[in-house]
Amino acid sequence: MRKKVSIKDVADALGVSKTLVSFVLNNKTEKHGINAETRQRVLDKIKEMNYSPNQAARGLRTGKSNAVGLIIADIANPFYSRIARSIEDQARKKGYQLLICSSDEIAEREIELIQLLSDTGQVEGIIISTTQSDAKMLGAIYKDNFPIVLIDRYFEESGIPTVIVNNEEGAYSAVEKLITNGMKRIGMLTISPSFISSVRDRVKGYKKALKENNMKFDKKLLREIPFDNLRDSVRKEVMELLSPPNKADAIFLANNNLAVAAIEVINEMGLRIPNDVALVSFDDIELFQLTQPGITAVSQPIEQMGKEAFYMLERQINGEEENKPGRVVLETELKVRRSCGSVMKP
Amino acid sequence: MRKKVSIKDVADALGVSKTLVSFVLNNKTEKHGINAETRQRVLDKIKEMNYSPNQAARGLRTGKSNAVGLIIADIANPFYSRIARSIEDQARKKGYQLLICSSDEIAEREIELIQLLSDTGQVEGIIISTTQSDAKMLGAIYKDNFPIVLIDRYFEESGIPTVIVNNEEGAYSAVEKLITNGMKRIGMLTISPSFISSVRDRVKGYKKALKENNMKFDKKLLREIPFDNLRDSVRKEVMELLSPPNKADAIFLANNNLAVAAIEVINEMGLRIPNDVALVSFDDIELFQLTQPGITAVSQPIEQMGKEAFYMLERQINGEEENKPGRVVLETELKVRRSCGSVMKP
DNA sequence: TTGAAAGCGCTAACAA
DNA sequence: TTGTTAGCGCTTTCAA
Repeated sequence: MRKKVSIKDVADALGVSKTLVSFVLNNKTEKHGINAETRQRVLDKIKEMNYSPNQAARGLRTGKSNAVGLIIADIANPFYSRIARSIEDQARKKGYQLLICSSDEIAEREIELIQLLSDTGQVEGIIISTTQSDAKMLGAIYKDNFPIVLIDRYFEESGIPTVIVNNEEGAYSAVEKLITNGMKRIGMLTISPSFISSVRDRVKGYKKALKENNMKFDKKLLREIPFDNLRDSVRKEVMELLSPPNKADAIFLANNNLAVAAIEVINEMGLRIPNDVALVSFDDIELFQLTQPGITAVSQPIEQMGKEAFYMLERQINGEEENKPGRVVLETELKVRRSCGSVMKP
Repeated sequence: MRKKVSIKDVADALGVSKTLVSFVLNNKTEKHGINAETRQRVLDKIKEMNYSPNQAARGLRTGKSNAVGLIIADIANPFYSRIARSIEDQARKKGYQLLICSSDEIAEREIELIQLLSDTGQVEGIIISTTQSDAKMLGAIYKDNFPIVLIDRYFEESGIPTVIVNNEEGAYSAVEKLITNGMKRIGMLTISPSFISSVRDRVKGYKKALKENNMKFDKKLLREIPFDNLRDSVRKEVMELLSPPNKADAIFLANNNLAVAAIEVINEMGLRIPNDVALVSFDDIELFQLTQPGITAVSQPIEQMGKEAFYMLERQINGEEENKPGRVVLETELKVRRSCGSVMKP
């Protein structure tokens, strides 16, 4: 194998002790009153010998891995990959590595991943968009003082620090837009499992918008799509929604995956958006500004979510508990494009 | 902090030695002729005490981190996030963690990342879509026996194991399609820095297609877009390409980023695809089947690229050098959609 | 102002 | 068939 210069090699080459080199390495020279000149000699030698400290050894000794974990459904999903990028930037800035793991929304796999990361000491904390149905597991780990931050999805009473957006409000604004634009039968595609808080809140917002506009909620217009058979299921449900007796004139999609699949079906059916069916989706992915017509979508402040989440995690790692971060709720923004029809519609 | 049960705790609880527990942990019981019954007792206790081995300690002792690195331009780019997902799956299957780092195509940052990962022993090998202009740096590391696999981009003479697609052929087929469909003035948007092999080969394919169809190469029709100012630059160049005196009737885009930006401009200009301008892009992202019209694109076998790359890395890590993998070139597939016009065009 | 030495948790050679 | 022990590379207490 390759390079193997250790702290001892540097110390020997210099005729000093490992301690001294270590002090220099960790900026502890001031504290110990080391000569600036000595310090420089060490620094030079380190560079000359191209030494860098072994992470495993350092981690073993200090109990810190300088890494944090991110567990999401799928790194190939643009929503999560953008979240990941944002967290990666924050983490690197603070000298942390990021370990990204995809759970595919499988609860047991997620548990395995959490244990893999936490029990082995591979990471000092985890940011997770969880697919657990309740707070039991994560709550226990958190109580046990392992740093955790929930992102995108939360549990009501867990006390685990959380970053989410105002999903209900976002959904509400989306559906209200459709109503304003004259839509009368607004369907919604949501995703199961239905205990996922973000999705649940989007359904709430949908219902609230209907109610406040004196439109009665027709449960035949609300369809739940299983995560693991998304495409086929969307095809079936969209077709049903658009045909008699349902005859929806608009559909609100609970996330980008659903929207992508729905657009596909609608295209295939030869229907026009928004004339035959108006569309609004949650998650504003790049695609939505490029389709013709553009897709109206609820945009989430992804950058900021990642930033807040990492900050919350960092506080826990550093034991700054007094100033407890609690739950951060960020606002969404409705990006209006042509897919939602227009007020001019007859 | 939390849980701290070590191998010693398990051994003490059982009244056996750490060695025994370690053997069980590492499936070395057979080799040492440990009683099946003893083995089971240890296993039970491990589960009971909820013990899992500390990675840092294990890593320090064995010199293996059980992690590999992936360095790409940007994890938020769908092409790379899909590659990452594919590699993640392979890695996990083999018990490896994946550390993903984004370089933003900045050569110096890439070097820092490589050193960060390799010098500190954080990873046992690196898969990289490099932005280096030459093989110097990576070649040296590889020669030094640090496992490296190049993905998507290669160096001619470096000898570093590589997974790429046949970019020239892919580009050739794309441009030829445009020619078959009657396009006369085919522009191309490519990306700088131009030493990136994949992009360079796509330009080659473009030129080859023109040549073989007796169309002369007009260098005014080939535009180079800087990575760091992509959007504005694409706007400018597309506009120029489509206006007199260039009057391109088709554009070949060297990657998905360029295509996305180009479509945006074309939409804004109020032009229709393919009537006013036909389009073909490299990289088949989901978006391209959803736009109206769909965008014809050169599809890369992303799954397979990830698989091959990890396999190559694994062989190096395991020191299986004799059976040297060399360079794997995978074939692309042209996904024909409406954006490239049709043979029926006058 | 610097150094000696212990020990983090684990594996593996060697002993028994 | 199981145990003793050394030591991976580092940080840090204590001593000088």
